[in-house]
Amino acid sequence: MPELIQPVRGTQDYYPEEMAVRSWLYAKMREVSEAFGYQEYDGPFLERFDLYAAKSGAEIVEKQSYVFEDRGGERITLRPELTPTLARMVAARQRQLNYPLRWWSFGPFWRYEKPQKGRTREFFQWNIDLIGDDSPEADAELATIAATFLKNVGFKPTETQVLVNNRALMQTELEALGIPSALRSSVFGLIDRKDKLSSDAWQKYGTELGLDATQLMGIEALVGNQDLWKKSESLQRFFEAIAVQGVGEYVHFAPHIIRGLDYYTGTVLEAWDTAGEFRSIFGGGRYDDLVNAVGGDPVPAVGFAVGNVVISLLLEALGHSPAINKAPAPIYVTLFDKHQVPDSLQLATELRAAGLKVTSHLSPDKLPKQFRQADRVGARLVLILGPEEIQNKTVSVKDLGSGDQRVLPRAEAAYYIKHWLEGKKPA
RNA sequence: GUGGAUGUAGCUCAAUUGGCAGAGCACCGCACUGUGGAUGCGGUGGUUGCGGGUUCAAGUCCCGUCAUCCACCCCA
Repeated sequence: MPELIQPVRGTQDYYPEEMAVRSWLYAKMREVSEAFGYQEYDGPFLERFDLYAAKSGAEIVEKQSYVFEDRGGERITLRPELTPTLARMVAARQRQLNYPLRWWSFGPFWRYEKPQKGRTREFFQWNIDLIGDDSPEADAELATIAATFLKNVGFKPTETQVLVNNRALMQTELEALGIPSALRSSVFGLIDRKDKLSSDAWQKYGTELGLDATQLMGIEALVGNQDLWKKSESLQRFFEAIAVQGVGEYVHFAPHIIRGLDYYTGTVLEAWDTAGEFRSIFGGGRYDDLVNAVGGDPVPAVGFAVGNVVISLLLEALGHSPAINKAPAPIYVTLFDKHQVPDSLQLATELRAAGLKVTSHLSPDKLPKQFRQADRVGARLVLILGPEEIQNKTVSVKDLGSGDQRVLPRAEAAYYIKHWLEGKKPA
């Protein structure tokens, strides 16, 4: 036997059980997106390297992207995120589009990282964006969508939360502390690490950035101030809109949320499991300068992205995994012996023509084996077409759940079986 | 990219100071030639991740390599 070829590191095989979860998530994403009037779109999986240069986080572009040269000598990148593509698409048709745009997408992305729990090199993301509206209500709509999604997949407010902050507010506060704007990006990094570093290490890091003790104390006070949002008119309106839309339990202000990507300009949001045992479930925010950065006129935009990996792990850990539909077909047609092949296939065909989902057993195995197979694939009704039934123009039907068995006239079998599946047993 | 842990049957795991590679589950068969799940009995299944070294003898010790996991980094 030849050696088994290993899958590419960091990729995931989706066996039917895993695929069922992915499809279920996709369906939930579609449901929530459409409930808020968003349209599905997609971009190419390959983009020019230049699209990401200086627009995404430096780490993502320089270290984590799959970059290669194609046969024509172009530097091509497997997309590590969707937002630059979205900005490019908007910029390309800027005058033809009706704003605000409400767009969503679900597809694969690639990042060359060290695989760990909740982090793969190939993963799927739901992206949803509202483009052309700079109001706090637009930010709140995205946060509401995020909260609705968490709710719809089964998470309770005690299990997962959407945490929100505003970079503009933080920037104003940092300026009030006398922190120069040149340090803004690195100070955001410092805030991001507040929970991750020990107090001493954090102080030391801050000092190295050039901050004095008063400024560090000021930042600490900021990050600990749960009422800070009240200073921002934008966040006041944001939380008002959140409350009205009934998702206040899920959405909370969190001054330490700042996000790593450079292109965020205002509201930023992340979702976490409240126990803090997993990576962030999703992240996003307002990026008003990005369309301009890829060559379009300035357009305000806000959006977020959800990866499929962490949320799948979390669903499983909290017992919210969807019941997977093992049986694509509730009807199982056995094959009595090789002489009945044409009759059995015809029976299955008739039932399918009547709109039923039917699996045909194709090899003349012993009936016990066929029943076991039917049971394993999760069929509800097993049909037997043997010499007796053919003689009498009937078909025997057994309900695997209850054990009931009836003999039905062949001509009306589809009619009775439909009713049987709906819970009404034939007399 | 840095540091650490672990790789034994399809799965979960055993195997004393180096001394015949095992169990449960799963799978297959029989009891039961027109009826699944339950029970009993039997059976298949392994180059111990891969490569090298030490040794009379390696799953066990040493080196390398690959993979997985964990903590950093970053992030979905």
